[in-house]
Amino acid sequence: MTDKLELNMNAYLPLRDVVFHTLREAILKGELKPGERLMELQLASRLGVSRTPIREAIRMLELEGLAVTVPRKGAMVAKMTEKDMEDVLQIRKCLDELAVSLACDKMTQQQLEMLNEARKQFEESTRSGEVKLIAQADVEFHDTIYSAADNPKLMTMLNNLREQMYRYRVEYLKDESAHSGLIAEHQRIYDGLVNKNKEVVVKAIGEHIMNQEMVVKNIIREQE
Amino acid sequence: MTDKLELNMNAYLPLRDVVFHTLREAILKGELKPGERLMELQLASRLGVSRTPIREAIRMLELEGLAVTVPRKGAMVAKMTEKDMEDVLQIRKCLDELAVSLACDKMTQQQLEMLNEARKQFEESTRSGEVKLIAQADVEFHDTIYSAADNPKLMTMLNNLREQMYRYRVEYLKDESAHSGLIAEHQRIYDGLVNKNKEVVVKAIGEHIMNQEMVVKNIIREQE
DNA sequence: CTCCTGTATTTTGTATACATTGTATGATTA
DNA sequence: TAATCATACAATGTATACAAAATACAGGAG
Repeated sequence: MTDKLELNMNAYLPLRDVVFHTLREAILKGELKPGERLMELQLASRLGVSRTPIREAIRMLELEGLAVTVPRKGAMVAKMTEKDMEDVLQIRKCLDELAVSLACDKMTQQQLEMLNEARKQFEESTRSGEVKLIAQADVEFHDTIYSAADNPKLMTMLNNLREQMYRYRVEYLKDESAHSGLIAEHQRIYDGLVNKNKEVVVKAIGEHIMNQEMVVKNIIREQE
Repeated sequence: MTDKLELNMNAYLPLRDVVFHTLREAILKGELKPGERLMELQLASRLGVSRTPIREAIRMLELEGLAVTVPRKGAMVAKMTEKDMEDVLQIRKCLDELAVSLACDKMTQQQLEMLNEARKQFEESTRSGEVKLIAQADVEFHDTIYSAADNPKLMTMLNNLREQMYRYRVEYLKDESAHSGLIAEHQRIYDGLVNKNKEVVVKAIGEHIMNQEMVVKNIIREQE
């Protein structure tokens, strides 16, 4: 592991939060790999803080499912098996269907416009080829739907579930041949929401998730 | 608040975990009330430990949704509005339906027997009238279904969701007139699982949750 | 050579001291 | 009297010191 970690000290937040965000980013980007140990003293010296905020950040990562700790042995970056991924996606499919179904009832004209913007933005981003940008645009698209569902708890949970597969999804988005499929799926979801056709949107989002499952599971299988 | 908190020091666990469980219990039982401040020094002296494990336990409660902290102001027991409860139950209904549907496919003969035991146990417990016992039997019944679903992540999430309304559900279970309805619902769910009739079980569990919603929302409304 | 054991080292667990920020109180002034 | 500022106090944020457990490793017994 190269010494890439660095804190953004400008944020006016308790160090535990800064450390938490830093470590989370590092895990999601793959700088900290699954199974890698998270040693307090080492992290503390690398980040230039004491052990206290590190420990509290680890507690937070733990409950997000990104770290696993064994008492008196320490923490490590959570590993994810194919089965784990199946489990997560099963839940995500179910909750994403709920979210889109709620959004179908509640979405305002303004939110629909935002969604269309996000959709176009995503399409554009794929032309740039920058994975970071594509991922961001995708998050934007789904977040718009989530916030229209008007259930903050649901939004939090979905973001957390999405986060857990983010490490693998980055690989997925690198594959340019998948882009046109994603664009079409977004289009179908958007159209369904415009027409307030619940059946269509639920089906569309379900397939959207299941397609991801295929690809991400392949990536995991290759890694092992 | 009376000084009821006490640690179970026998458990061979880091203090943060003992403190976490203690505080969680206290919140769920209503000994620590929604909105009540969680002051580190005070809790530390009451529980006879230092601030460090208290702080880590609070971080854990926070991510379970049982506590809310504002930087530099401290933590308090999370409040729950009627809307929050609706949101939680919406999610729970969805995930419970998923769980029962999975269980329908995967449940073994042995698990069905365990479920029947739990069902009978619940019926018996209502005759005892002890709320604690009834709640325990109900948890047992649903946990059996959850574990049959064979998705640990789903089980964790459902337990967490159930936990969040536990404070209010205890009140619910005190109402003896509700017992016969619950028993009948459990019976329907059990029968549906025996016959592997997915449609029936999904419908039954959905109604089971929605009935709870009615009652629990009333309880919250009265409290305000 | 293998296995066990004792010791050194590393790492986590816990307590405590100090720093910083938030809050209440009361004096001062318009 | 009301508003504002200074100050004291209380709570959280952070660092560090010490304790206890886990781990690694070397040396000796079988």
